[in-house]
Amino acid sequence: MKIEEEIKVKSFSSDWQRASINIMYTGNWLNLILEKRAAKKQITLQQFNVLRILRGQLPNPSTNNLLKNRMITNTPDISRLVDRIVAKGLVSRCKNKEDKRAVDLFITEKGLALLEEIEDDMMLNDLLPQNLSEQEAFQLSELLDKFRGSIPPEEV
Amino acid sequence: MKIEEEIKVKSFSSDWQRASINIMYTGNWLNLILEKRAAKKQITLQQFNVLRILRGQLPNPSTNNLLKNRMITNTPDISRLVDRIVAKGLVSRCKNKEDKRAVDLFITEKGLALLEEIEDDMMLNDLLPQNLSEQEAFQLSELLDKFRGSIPPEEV
DNA sequence: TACGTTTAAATGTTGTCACACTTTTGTTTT
DNA sequence: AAAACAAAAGTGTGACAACATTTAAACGTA
Repeated sequence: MKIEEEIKVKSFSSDWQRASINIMYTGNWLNLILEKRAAKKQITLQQFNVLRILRGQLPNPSTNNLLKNRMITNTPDISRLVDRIVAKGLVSRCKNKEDKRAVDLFITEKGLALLEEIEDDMMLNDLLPQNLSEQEAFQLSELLDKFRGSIPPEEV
Repeated sequence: MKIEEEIKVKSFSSDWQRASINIMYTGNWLNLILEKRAAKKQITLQQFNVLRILRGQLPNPSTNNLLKNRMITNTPDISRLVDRIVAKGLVSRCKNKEDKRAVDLFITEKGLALLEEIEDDMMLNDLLPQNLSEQEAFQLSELLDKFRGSIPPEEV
């Protein structure tokens, strides 16, 4: 379904406008689906993303700071986000020996098991290949990289 | 800058994965920029979007419901969102004569003036054409439409 | 060494979001 | 016309987000 129909707009002032709106709309569309799938296991999408990052770092620990740099969406409140997954027993937290300011984070067995269970569903492999060829997906990603250009988001 | 560098990922499990992550990342990137620009005039991006929709409906009124259907991002709490712009004097609200359930919304003179002031900045005309040709922007939008396919987000 | 600066994380506060539920009005069915 | 249903908006609540500030540790440098 075209973006014009989705949000009932007759026309856009330019193709750049159309693309911008479409990126935000589609990002939100993706978010809705993924939040819904994550909710089946009583976690949020952000919590899922944190778990994936933690697993990706194994056997090394991660820190709040590392998480911040790798999150897809900006998360200034990473401390309390981690609080919540620690409370669920999916992550363990202990002080770093070398840098006493930092905190080492590890995904627990429980966290790993949950990832295993949910991951297939979160990949959207049941959806995406229906709509887009892998070639087109590649091209889409290239265009998005180009869309952002080289401007760091803080400076705009 | 490639998405791999932005979030420090070595590789993705597929091009669909890469594209999905990139859409969310770029959506967030856009959001950050637009929120920042809207904040210069003490409004949020959602409030700006509401004002644009209201103006687009002129000379007709809008309703909460109409807004909900046209917002780029899901907004279940549209009532209170409108409360806030009404409180700022940017929108006026009065009961619909025909359907007593509905509420008619109009953008005020103050709202129109604010749109005028801020709109150029919000278009990102200073940014986007540097990075992407209009042709590419067109293509990007087409790919995003295709990415979502025909599945309504509630059913996924 | 001592000082100022930077960095990592935590916290306090305020506002907003998400979800479910309620109220009121309109529409449909029998 | 009455009952059942659907739709529009509003509300109560708890979780979460954003922003600024704070605390503690590390670093850099004179």
